[in-house]
Amino acid sequence: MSTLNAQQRAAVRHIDGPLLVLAGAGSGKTRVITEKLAYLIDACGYRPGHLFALTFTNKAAREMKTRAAALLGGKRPKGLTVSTFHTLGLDMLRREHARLGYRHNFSLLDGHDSLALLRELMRGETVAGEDERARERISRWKSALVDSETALAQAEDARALYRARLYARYERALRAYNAVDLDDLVVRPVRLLQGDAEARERWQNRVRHLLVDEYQDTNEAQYQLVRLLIGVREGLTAVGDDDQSVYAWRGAQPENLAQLARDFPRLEVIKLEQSYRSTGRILKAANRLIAHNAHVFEKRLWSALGYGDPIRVIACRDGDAEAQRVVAEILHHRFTHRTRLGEYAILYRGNHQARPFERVLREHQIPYYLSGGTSFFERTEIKDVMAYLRLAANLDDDAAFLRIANTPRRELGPTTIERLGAFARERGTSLVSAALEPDLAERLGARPAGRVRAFAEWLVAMRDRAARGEAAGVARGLVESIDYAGHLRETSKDLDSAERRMQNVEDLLAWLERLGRREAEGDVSLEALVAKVTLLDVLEREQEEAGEADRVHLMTLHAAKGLEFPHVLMVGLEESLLPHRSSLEADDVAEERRLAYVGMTRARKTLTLTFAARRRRYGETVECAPSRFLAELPEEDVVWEGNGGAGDAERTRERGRAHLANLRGLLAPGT
DNA sequence: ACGCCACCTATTTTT
DNA sequence: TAGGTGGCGT
Repeated sequence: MSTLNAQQRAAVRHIDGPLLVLAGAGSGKTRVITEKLAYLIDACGYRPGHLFALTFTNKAAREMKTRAAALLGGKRPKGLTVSTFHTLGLDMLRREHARLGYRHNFSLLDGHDSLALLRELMRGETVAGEDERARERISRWKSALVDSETALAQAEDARALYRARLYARYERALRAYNAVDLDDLVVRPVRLLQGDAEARERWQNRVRHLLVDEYQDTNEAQYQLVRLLIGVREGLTAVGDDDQSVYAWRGAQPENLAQLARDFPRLEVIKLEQSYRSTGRILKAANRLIAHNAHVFEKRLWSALGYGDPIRVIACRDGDAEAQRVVAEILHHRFTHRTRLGEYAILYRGNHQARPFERVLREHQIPYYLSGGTSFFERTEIKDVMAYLRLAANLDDDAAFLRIANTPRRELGPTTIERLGAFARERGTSLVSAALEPDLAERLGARPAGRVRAFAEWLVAMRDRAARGEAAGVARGLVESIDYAGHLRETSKDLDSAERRMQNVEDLLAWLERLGRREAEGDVSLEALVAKVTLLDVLEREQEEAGEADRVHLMTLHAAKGLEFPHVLMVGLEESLLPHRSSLEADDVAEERRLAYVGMTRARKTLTLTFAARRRRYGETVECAPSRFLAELPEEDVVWEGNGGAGDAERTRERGRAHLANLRGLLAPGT
């Protein structure tokens, strides 16, 4: 506590009323939350079981848990809840499933599962790309607490009407499967607390103080959950930064920050403006940039770390030259400063921008870490095994059944499944139940019916074994009895990839076993494990390992949020890339500016910004104008450079300056 | 059931 | 341009 600054200390000590902490980039917000947890327990006598801290990522939750435990003398405080919104929602759902009309063994569908379900519902009528957009729309409806009836009533055009109808069917299907999706993990608890006074009172009595991290990223449902949990006690510490709100496109409502002041008249606001991360110059430039956005709360970051190096802006001929230059810069800087590769990050707007950098890094045999690849749980083999486990936990999980009915092949082709589906709809049962109906053969024919029944009976046996046995062991037995390894050997191109994929399955099983052992305090049922794993991403472990490894980091600006690097290279600072074209069309670049702000404030010591004069896009070469954000930086702190070498570079630089002068004119006040 | 071809799309994606 | 996907033919 003694090492906290005055504002941090005030935020920690403010305990008897709602508090909003406006925490700038690198201002020690995680410290405030963890110190406050410790303070509430040690100095104020709160029972750990009455304290809740919510984050958005498992990684943040883990870090917070570890740091809080360290402050409390190393022992993990018993009963303290530090989790993501979704994990808390899952816990609530597990305890309260009956009141919400779910059976105890409900399934949890991740984003891919719900997309697959929607595709199933849309079968035949699918317009290219509509499935994905419909899923996003439905997800945003749900996270805004708009139910399907309301969506239907509000639909203004044919497309909205179509999606609203799909939404209604989707919700019905989830109910029929006894399944919830990721949005439900927040929405259902909200509905419970809204509609059930007894449950509300019980939860509000448990939640004496609630701390919320990255508050600017909460959506409507999450905000309502927060309100319902804290009740009239109003024990809330919300920590956030409106300038780092970059998820509005996903339903996050940065206005939730300002909304707090309206909903809680007693609200206290504390600003953390001292950055312990970046140099003064980087903060000055970032402040200057973000000043171009409208603000409800004024905030000015400062630093005691010295003024630091100038910010470099490098004009490049094209995308390839940009990649080569950036890599050359890293190599040169590392050589002259004796740094590690892990200290450098290349940040960009869109994932596709990583390509040229990957290529050049590979050419130079420089190890790099690329964020944003296929996650562990998106791999086919993992999805397959997970589907089996979900089915063993919940035989009514039709989505899981459809996925693996014929994987490995057991002669249950589309026709058979189609007929089984029609039969199940008619009977109003799940697919597995339908498969066990006595008169199945009349509908499917004797042979297919026999095969379907045999599989269903095998599933029932698995379910019974899972209910009896220890979950992780059951999982291993299951994988062996379907000879999944054999299936992989048959379907993979070469033995090498078959082995790699089987290793992934092995990793999953080992992970389950470890999870099963760790959950000493109770629920080791298969459905509990499966749900936990759905929320968990093993990729996060890979990411952490990558963080340890000495590699150049490549990631999107979004993925970089919350991280920091000694040396940051932001690339592609061009109109229509950053700010992105769609934001220009919508005439709303504020979020893009925040994105640039997030990128800049990741840097501790040096910041380099690059742009290309032309770029290949969709097969043709297009001219690019430097980003307006470059024109918004303090001129005296920025050093402009060309691509080096040829006279062409000088022209590029001149053109860049001309563009910027032009932009400055356009952006000047009063125009 | 698998493989190939033609066609479509192209921003970000904590859970 | 390139990658992913849906449809169709073998």
